[in-house]
Amino acid sequence: MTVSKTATLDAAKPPRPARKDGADGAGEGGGPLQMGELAELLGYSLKRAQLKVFEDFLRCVAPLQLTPAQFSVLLLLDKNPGRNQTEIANTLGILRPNFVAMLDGLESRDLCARMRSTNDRRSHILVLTDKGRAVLARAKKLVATKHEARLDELLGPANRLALLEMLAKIAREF
Amino acid sequence: MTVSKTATLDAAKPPRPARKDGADGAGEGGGPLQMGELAELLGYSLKRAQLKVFEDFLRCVAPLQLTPAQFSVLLLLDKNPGRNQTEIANTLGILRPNFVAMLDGLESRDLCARMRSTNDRRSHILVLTDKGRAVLARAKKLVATKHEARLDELLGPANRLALLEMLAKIAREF
DNA sequence: GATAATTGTTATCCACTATATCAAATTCCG
DNA sequence: CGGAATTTGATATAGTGGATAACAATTATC
Repeated sequence: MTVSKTATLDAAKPPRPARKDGADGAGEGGGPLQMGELAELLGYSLKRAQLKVFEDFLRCVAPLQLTPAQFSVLLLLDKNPGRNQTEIANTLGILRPNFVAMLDGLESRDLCARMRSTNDRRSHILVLTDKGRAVLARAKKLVATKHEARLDELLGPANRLALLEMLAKIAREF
Repeated sequence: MTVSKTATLDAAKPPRPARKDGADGAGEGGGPLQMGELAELLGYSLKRAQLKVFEDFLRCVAPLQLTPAQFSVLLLLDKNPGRNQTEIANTLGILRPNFVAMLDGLESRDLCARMRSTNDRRSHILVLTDKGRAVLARAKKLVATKHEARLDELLGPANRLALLEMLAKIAREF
């Protein structure tokens, strides 16, 4: 059913440049579409902006192979030593079942470790490894000098701070 | 293996109130965790705020059973009649394959319809049905009077506008 | 008229999210 | 003390969103 008929031939065929129409992204009806009330919908711009920011984060921190979620875990572990999985996961809004695989990934890369607590032998105390601290330090530098710096450049420091505070307020009180 | 042993008994057991410790969400180490640099990470607050806003959107528009994505499609169809699937999907950042099932859902609820174009018999011209227009009108009212109004109340109209413009700028230029 | 591109579609695949359930360990409370 | 309930980490599983490859029908290109 999934017989690759063209796949073996595609490499031998240099595709054509583009289409005749020089205008990009437009159909028969005319130019770009009207966004209408979408432009005033906060949630819409919020979502599009979030995707862009995460995309840039991944680019900037690509040499360390860290996702935003992984970076946030390393940050929390560094600032909150001696906590268990439930506490870290809850703080980040990650469900405990989903946090297991995430920790497996970080632990398999020797960025953090689970240690059985002596007080409560159910829980795992999470700690950063030396490598984890080193990676975190490098990641922080990349984020600050490339990622956040680019946002500063786009918005200006004052606006960036105002934006941050409003977003934090929404996340906290909405 | 997945024999439900406790499920049949759970209903008969009224669970206890809570735990002994009155302080909520804290572990052995102390109170709430330190957020550290996370508080200054724009992407982090952006993501948390986006989740909150979408959550509230779903609540406000729940009687109409519309997701933010579905609402955005209805809005675009209303403002841009005579466009095909590729144009609508591209404008919303939805990949064409994923847009098919989405349209199936809207069409099965008689909110929109696909019409074969006479010019190009490959493409489907998308149109809102009467019911689709009615639902959209009610949705717009709910969004304005409940959802956006609540954001206005939290931030103030001026701040809300400033926030919107910064997010739009990020989505556009970042 | 042959070749390439476009449109809608299907089939997958991956990441993320959500719920139910479990065993081990701990707490609660009579 | 001792049984019932809770907590913790874990597994399985399902749902959703996003992404790529491939395909048939149609249209554009040269």
